[in-house]
Amino acid sequence: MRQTHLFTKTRREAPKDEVSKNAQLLIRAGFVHKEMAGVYSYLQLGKRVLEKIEAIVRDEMDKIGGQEIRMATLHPSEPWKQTGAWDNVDVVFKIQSRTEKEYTVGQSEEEIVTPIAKEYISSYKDLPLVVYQIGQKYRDELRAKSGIMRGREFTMKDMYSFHDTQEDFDRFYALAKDAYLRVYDRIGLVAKATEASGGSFTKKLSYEFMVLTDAGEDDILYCDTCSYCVNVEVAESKENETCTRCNSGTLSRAKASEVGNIFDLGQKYTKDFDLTYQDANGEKKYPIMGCFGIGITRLMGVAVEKFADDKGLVWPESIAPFRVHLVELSSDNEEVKKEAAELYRELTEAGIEVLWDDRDARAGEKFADSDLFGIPLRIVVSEKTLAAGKFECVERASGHTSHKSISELIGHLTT
RNA sequence: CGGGGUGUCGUAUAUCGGUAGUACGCUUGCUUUGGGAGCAAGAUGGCCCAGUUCGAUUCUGGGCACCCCGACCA
Repeated sequence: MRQTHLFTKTRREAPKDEVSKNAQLLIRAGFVHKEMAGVYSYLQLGKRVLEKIEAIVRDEMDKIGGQEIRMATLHPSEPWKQTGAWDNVDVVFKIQSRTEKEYTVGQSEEEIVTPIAKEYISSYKDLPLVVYQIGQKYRDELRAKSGIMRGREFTMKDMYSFHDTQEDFDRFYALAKDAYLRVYDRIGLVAKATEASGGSFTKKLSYEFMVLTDAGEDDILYCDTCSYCVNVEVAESKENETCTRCNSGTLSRAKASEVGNIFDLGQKYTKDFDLTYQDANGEKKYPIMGCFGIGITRLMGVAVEKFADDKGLVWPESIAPFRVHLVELSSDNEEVKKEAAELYRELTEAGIEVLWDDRDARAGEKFADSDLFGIPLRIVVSEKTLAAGKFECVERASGHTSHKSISELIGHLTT
């Protein structure tokens, strides 16, 4: 994409009322636009990042047997009243129509998915069933904060599973946990599977996936030796104590951001909606349900918080809006322009996503913007590189600079 | 929801009870061109509603919005 065609511009300063690093940088770089407290629009660059994250999540969920669907976001109030959430969950938005009919907007979708599943599940042969969606969620938070990391509207992947036995649930739960860890790993984040409370409808523990960052809202204890990690809200141990799992490591306390969670919902919802199946003996039973969430927009925020530096955003390659930022310093030099156009064409034909800074602007401004965008590889085309016969390549994250010919570049980027 | 703070061109800021200024951005022209250029000419602003006052962006009250701390958070 040509940068002269790119919708949005960078700005030198962040709005003074944005304090969080993610909001400041994403707004300065033109990735997002704030609509109101806790609600952001995602512009071209931001949307590209979200789509990259979604693609990774989709891939991993499909691999463990998830089927993607898209549920309504405007919900009737009845199922929410049926489960008690209408009166007991205070983050549920309540909307009234002009005829005084009541609705809500989805903040989680058990109330929608369970009645849907009820229409199609009648036999143990229909189980297990795993469906998921990626979509907008709405929560009536009293206080939105931390930029895109805790909003009233956000994007979440929510997956729901239905099982005939606890064993089958446990089997899938373990699969899902591994899939989750792969998602974070592919984004370059280290997430700890953290024991936490199961929420208001179950006494069982759940796993929250926590990325260590001071921008997070949760406090966790983690072992420096094994993988044990626990949310302090349910922890029975304390900081500096010996880990109770491996009996050798020491527990440390840290701030973390929750980027996913997986719950055993038991039969809460299948009973609420009287969803039953017949087992092999013809007996009616309630399936066991699981709920598995990943915060897509929050993951984007956490990636900003973890990787950005004093010059701007830094995206891991797997979720970067573009792979290459092609910066031409043409100074009205037609040869340079031609060379940049040719390189753009070749890279694009090789399947590499390129943002081409074809603006008539000075080098300083172009480099500053390039740093701010955080695209992994910058390739400079100028009179200098033309004379040298090789392009200047700078890795955004490391600052490592090299000089490559077109064929070397394409070889490097396509292997 | 409790407490605190802030509302001035698109953004960041200054000043002032009496013509609202600066920087960046934007428009036009010329020059410049490897780390946010220079000159010249432009366009764009007082959150809303009351009150006080000859006169309010400024003072007072109310509202709204946003931010921070806390509480809350399937």
